[in-house]
Amino acid sequence: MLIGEYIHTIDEKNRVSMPAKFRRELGKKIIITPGLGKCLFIFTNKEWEKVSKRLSSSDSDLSFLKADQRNFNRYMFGRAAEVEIDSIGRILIPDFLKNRIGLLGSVAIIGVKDRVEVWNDKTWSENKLVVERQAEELAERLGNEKI
Amino acid sequence: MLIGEYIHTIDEKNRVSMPAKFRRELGKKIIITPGLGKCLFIFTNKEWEKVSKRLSSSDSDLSFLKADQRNFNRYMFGRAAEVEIDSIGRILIPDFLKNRIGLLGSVAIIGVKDRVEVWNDKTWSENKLVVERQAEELAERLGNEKI
DNA sequence: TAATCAAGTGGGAAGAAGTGGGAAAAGTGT
DNA sequence: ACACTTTTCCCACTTCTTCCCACTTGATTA
Repeated sequence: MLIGEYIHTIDEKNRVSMPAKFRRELGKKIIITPGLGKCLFIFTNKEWEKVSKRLSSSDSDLSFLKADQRNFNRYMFGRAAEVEIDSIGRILIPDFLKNRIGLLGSVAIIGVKDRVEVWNDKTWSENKLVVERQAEELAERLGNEKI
Repeated sequence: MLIGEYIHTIDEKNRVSMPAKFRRELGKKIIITPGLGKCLFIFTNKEWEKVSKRLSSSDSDLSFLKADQRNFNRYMFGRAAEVEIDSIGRILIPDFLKNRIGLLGSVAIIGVKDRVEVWNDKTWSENKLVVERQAEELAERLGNEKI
């Protein structure tokens, strides 16, 4: 399971090292796509197959209009890239993905169960503040269960 | 069952030793997450699976399509860490968790049935005072509701 | 009361992880 | 074909982590 938060740097060559703890699970080749929200998604090959299958299946229970689905698929597939993790655990972020969320300097790498997200460090901490407030409210409503 | 209160120290290397009485039940690998309030929760792997399953209930392959779900998963998994208990019973608190509740010096380690909580010593005793004062009142209310 | 043991604490050293940069290889355009 | 840029691969440095050993304290027992 991919969990936890790591702060790394993106260098002038657009390289970011994956947290060592993620490497085994990620494998050698990964899929990196624009995410939802101001981040990038990284999937394992296996996970990506699941995701893409469900996204493109015509009988999916997703309440998309056809045109919406086409556009969404353009977004997810058209801008996805397969990248290799190099011998010392780094990946290369394609320019068009990097520019999309303005990656520079410190980046936050977040494990979210079965995907990894890449954020601008600053954007991530801002987002975190908002989400934490929401989530605590939600948890409160759920009856103060364990989180 | 995990019960009792222990005061230990977090050293410069962010290590905290688990009370010997907890070690058997905790096992070798544990999950540590921010809790509700100013503390951290520690779960056994088993307990964590229960908790995470329950809270991320509709975990379809495409849970990331919904903004709420996305944020909640970030909240659940992005701030959790899997850590090992070392050969002499200590765990390593990741920086992002340590900083979140400002752990330093004396920490209180509390067994709460099937999870363990980690508090700043000071915060814990303050919290205790408040709770003790309210305890009678609380018991009264809980008794009325559930029995 | 000294010896013994278990639990908690501290610190040094080897190894791993993250970062930066240079050289080889592959493209690109003239 | 050549000069030039971009990408890829590899090596080196630094910092952090992890592993191991040793000290301290307090409880237990001969």
